[in-house]
This record gives sequence, structure tokens and C-alpha cells, in this order.
Amino acid sequence: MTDEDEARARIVAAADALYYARGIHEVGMDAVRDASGLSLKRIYSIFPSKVELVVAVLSERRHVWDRGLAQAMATQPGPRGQLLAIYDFLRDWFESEDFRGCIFINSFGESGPTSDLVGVMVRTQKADFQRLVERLSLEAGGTATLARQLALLAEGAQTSAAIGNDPSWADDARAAAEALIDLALGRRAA
Amino acid sequence: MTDEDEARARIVAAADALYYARGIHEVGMDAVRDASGLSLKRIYSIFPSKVELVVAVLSERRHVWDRGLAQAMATQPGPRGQLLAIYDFLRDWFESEDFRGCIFINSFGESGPTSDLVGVMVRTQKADFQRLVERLSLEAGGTATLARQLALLAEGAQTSAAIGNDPSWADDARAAAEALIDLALGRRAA
DNA sequence: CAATCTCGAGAACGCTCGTTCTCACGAGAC
DNA sequence: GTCTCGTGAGAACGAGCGTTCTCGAGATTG
Repeated sequence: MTDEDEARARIVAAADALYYARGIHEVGMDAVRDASGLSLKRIYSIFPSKVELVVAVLSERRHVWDRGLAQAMATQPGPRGQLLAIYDFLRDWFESEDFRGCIFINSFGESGPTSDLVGVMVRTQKADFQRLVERLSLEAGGTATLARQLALLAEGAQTSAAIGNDPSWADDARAAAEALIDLALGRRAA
Repeated sequence: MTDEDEARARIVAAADALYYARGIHEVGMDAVRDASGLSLKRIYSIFPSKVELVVAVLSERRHVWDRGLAQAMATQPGPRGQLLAIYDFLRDWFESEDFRGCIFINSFGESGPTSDLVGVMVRTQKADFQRLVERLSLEAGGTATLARQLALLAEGAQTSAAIGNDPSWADDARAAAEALIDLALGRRAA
């Protein structure tokens, strides 16, 4: 078990880096084999097909995203600070060497409207994020509409930062979010 | 000439619909041939390779976008109204039957970070849009920062509407934009 | 009519890629 | 030592796709 788990982790890590950097359809199983150092036979014994590997990669990204977001928010005591921590988290991420946008948005662009597994995972990830923002907004005394506005800023920052290769979009998103929050909460909140 | 121009238009229209609906790499030249009704020979006589066809499709999208945006803004007398007209334009677009997001964002996700023609066109389109918003913002008495915030809302609305299949994100973006504009302009402006 | 040219339809070619198969090698069982 | 089994390396297979080639029908010219 531990042996298979480690192989699994190696494969997912290798595939994740390649898919994120080059796009999913640009990366063949041969590249995953070379990067992971495992044989095709072993890869296929763990992931019966490429789509299962893709799903595993996206799932892992979700966990990393959720963990990172939770960590960033944990540094803030109240919901207002936690909402703003989202944009600080984005800023850190945008500044990482290999940042290339949100892999969910990217794969959505890749796979067309085919209502397949990837589409479901992308929608789920975005919906869950929106729910998180909505919860924090309500806790802070804001509305669901405020939450949607804040989510828009986060989404826009991700694509703009990726396309323009400019991490400072996170700062603009944060400033706009702060203004909208204060406006919705009557200009003074914790 | 006219004959070739018409063939060219037919090919671009067919390719545009297919690329937008299914993603560029999912659509082969055979599909373009079937949809356009022209032979492969004729297609290749006009577009020497697929990438030239892709570039033509993206260029055409740019023109459609620019025209549509200009029309929407033309209905408004002042820069504030013109800024908000952007989101009305987005709303109309989101409600169209076959809306599937911004083809530039989608192709960016498809083609990886390969600094090729597609990447350049995507960056150019976004940069030009940001410049337009900045010009309007300054005309309205706002700042470049306000312009960036408004651009973020527009970008976020496009991806959120596409992924969630929900046109009402345009309304949220518009409301947020109005709040940010009024805040930046001292809560009362034309 | 004969010769030539144009162009569409579809086959063909070469390449990539997902997936499977072959084969040989090394480890354990007796 | 020998047999068997699992496994890795790489070949092989089949499909899809970008691109080119072949062939034949119809138009044009003399």
C-alpha cells in the first residue's frame, strides 16, 4: 500500500507540473513516465486511463488550494480580515515562479463544453469557493451579492495575472474588495 | 478576389463556431471542411496552415468584440455611462445561446505558455481592453487604479458566467463597478 | 473534337498519442 | 539449480489529425 501510495504521489506530482505548465492535452503519457521515473505499465496499473490521472491531478490541486486558503485565512481573526486574506493568498501565489493561472479555468478552456468529468470538477471548485466567500460575507454582516462581487474580483485577478504575467492584479482586487466591503458594511467593520 | 473573400469568410465563420464550441485543438480541418462546404484544397490555398486559420478566427473575434463594445458605449453620452455599458454589453453576450466564455481566455488555457501567436493575440486583446477602460476612467475623473478594478470585474464576469453558465454575473459586476466608480468620483457623477 | 487546365472528393502519408503487448531479467520457492 | 512470477523498458498497435497527393470530371480554348 505505502509503496503504491508513493508511486501514486510521484505520478500525480509529475503530471501536475507538466499539465499546469503545458496544458493537459499537450502532455502525453510518455512525458509523465519520463518525469515520474516510473514505467508506463506501473502508471496504468494505478491510473487505468489518462482521464483518471487528470482527475487525480485536479483533486490534488483542489486540496492544495483549500489548504493554502485556509492557512491564509487562519492568520486573521474576523471574517472581514479573512475575506481580504483571500487576495493576499492570491498575491503570494501569483508571485510564484511557475504561476500560469488557475488550472481549473485553463482546463475548462481546453476541454470544451463537453459535460465530462473535468467540467464537473471545475464547476464544483468554483461553486465551493463562492460558497466560502458567501459564508464569510454573511458572517461579516454583508450580503450574498457582496460575496459574488468579491468572488468576481478573485476570478478576474487570476486570469488577468496569468495572461498579463502581472501579480499586482491581486493588489487591485484587494483594494476593490476592501472598498466594496466597507461600503456594504457602512464604512467601519472589524 | 471577391470570390476568395467570400470563401475566406465562410471558412472563418465555420471555424469560429467550431473552435468556440469545442475548443481549437478538438476541431480538425476535416470538420472545418464539412462545416464550410469547401474542399481542403481550397481551404489550404487560402490559409497555408491551421495556425493561420486560428489567427484569422481570433482576429475576427476581436473585431466583433470591438464593434459590439463600441456600439454599446455609443448609447451613452458620458464616460461613466460608457463604463457601465461594458457590463450591459457583457450581459447581452452572456445571454446568447451559444455563450461559452471568452475565446481568448479559453485559447490561452489551451495553448500553454508557449509564447506563440495565440499568446500574443490574447495578451494584446486584454491589454487593449484595459487601455480602453483606463481612458474612460480618466475621462470620468477616475484613476488608473479604478480602471484596473473595473477591468477585473469584467474579466471575472466572463469566466464565472462561462463556467457557472449564469449570465447574472454581469449584473454583479455592474453593481460593483457602479459602487467603485461612485466611490472614486465622490459619490455623484454623470 | 482534342488538348489543357481547374478544382473538388477523397485517399494517402507521416506524426503524435493513448493504450497494450512482448520479452527478458531478477527475485523468491522448492 | 530450476521454475515461476512480477516488473520494467521499449516496441507495437490503432486512432486522430495536419497536410499533401491522386484521380477524374467538367470547363475552356483552338
